[in-house]
Formats: sequence, C-alpha cells, structure tokens
Amino acid sequence: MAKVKHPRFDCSPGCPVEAAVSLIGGKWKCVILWHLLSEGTLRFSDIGRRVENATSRTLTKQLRELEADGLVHREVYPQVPPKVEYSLTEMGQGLGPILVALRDWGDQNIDLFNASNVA
Amino acid sequence: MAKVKHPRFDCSPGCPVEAAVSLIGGKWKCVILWHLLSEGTLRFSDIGRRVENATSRTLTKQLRELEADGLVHREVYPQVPPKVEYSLTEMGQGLGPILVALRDWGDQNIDLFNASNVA
DNA sequence: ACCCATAGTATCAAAAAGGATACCGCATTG
DNA sequence: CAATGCGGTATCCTTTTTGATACTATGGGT
Repeated sequence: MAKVKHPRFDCSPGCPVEAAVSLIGGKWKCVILWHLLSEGTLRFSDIGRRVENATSRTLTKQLRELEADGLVHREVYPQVPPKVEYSLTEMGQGLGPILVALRDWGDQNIDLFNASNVA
Repeated sequence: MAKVKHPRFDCSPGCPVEAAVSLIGGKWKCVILWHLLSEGTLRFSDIGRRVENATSRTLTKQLRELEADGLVHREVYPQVPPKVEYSLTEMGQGLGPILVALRDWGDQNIDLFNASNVA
C-alpha cells in the first residue's frame, strides 16, 4: 500500500530513518497525524478547522499523500453534500511513539527557540 | 542559540512537534545526525563519504543549518589544509530517542515499502 | 614542478513544495 | 429565492530546496 517514491529517499539506500521522515515531512502532515491520533476519525472540514492557515488545496495534497503512503484511510460516503472521513491506518497508528518523541524533545527545547527567536 | 525561522513553522503556533520536524526535515539531516550520534565527532570529508549523493554545497548548507539550529557544533582548526570537525551539541544528543523511534518504525514497515515500490 | 586532498564558495539551473484565487454541483437553511 | 456548507479541482504563481558544475588557496607527497 505504501509508496516511497518521494524524491527525498536516496540516502543510504533503504535507510529506515529517512524513509520515515520522508513520510511525515510535509508542512502540515504532523499536525494532521497528531489530530487523527488524538481525536480519531475526522472529516475533511474538521481537519481544515484544526489546521488554519492551510488552504484546502494544500490540505488535500497532504492528505492524499498520507493516504498514498498508507498512513491514513480515506472513506468517501456517496452523499450530497459530500462526506469524507479520514482516519489512521494501523501503520499510521504506529507513528504514535515518533510523534510523542518529537513533542517531548520540542517541549524541552522550545524555550530556547523562543529565547533566541525574538526578531 | 537555536533559530526556528524556517518557513515550516506556523501550524498551531508554537507546536513542539512541528518545531522538531522543521529542524530534522532537511534531506540529509537525519543521516548526518545519525552518523554523528553513532560515531561521534566527524570531519567534513568524513561526513561527505558517508553521505554519498550529496554535493559538498548541499552538505555545507545542511550542516550550517544544523549548526544555526544549535544541534551540531562546528570546530574550525586554523590549519592548512583546512580541518573542520562536527559534533553533536547537548541539544543534538537529545534527538537520539527521536531517531531511534524513526528507525524502529521504518524497520517495521520498510518491507511494505519495498513490496509496493517495485516500479 | 605536478597532483591530490581539504573545506568549502559562486553561479546557474531545475525541481519540488506551498499558496492565492476562483470555481464546481448539490442540498439544506433561512 | 439566495446564501451557505461540503469536499474538493484547476490554474497560476512564488518560494524553497536541491543539484550540477566549476573554482579557490594552500601545503604535503612524489
């Protein structure tokens, strides 16, 4: 199910670390994944509301890539008005520890960012 | 010491997860960090040899960003021929758990990548 | 005298990512 | 009847990132 044809994937061939970052590296992907992880299934517009500052085009692209990479599941209900639900696949759920590790590190060091990020 | 003025940093303002990925998101940064973590101090050319496929210009940029972000330390020896050593700062060492989490996840799922990545 | 290694830089070009804006059909709501 | 929400698409543009290539100074080895 997963495609890793993103360009950013030719370090040490088959390097699992780069493989992983290449999947979560999009500008909004982590935020999306985080919300899906903590809130479960969400509709497109729900995600949009949680990810202010992202246009719907951008959001769509990020979600489609996540889907193509096998991290999220996209369920389309053939209704009008349309309804599309996004949720994490099993593989996507597995990202939990990574996101937690990222958050922990960020929390510990974000004061340094703010301190030197005054400009 | 750390600057987070990278563009990719305006999700939920101050989101620690995005802050972290924005620092390790460069194409070669994880590989560099990984080598510095497992091998300790390395010279520029040492890194270059471990990161085949990256031009020296690209390598320089990645390293300088890592330095500006406070993750690696750059020690210049005023010699000829030049000698420059790179090592992880304390903050950089703290990335260990993240890299391990990424690698673990990648290892568990990389077979899926290969399976569907035949093209 | 010649060549190589070191740690880059400079310039140009290409590609990839992301954003702005406008638009769609259709049903519900007012 | 008009406006709104839904889940996008289409088109264009700008920014960001990465790569290719050539070049630098110097000192040591042969």
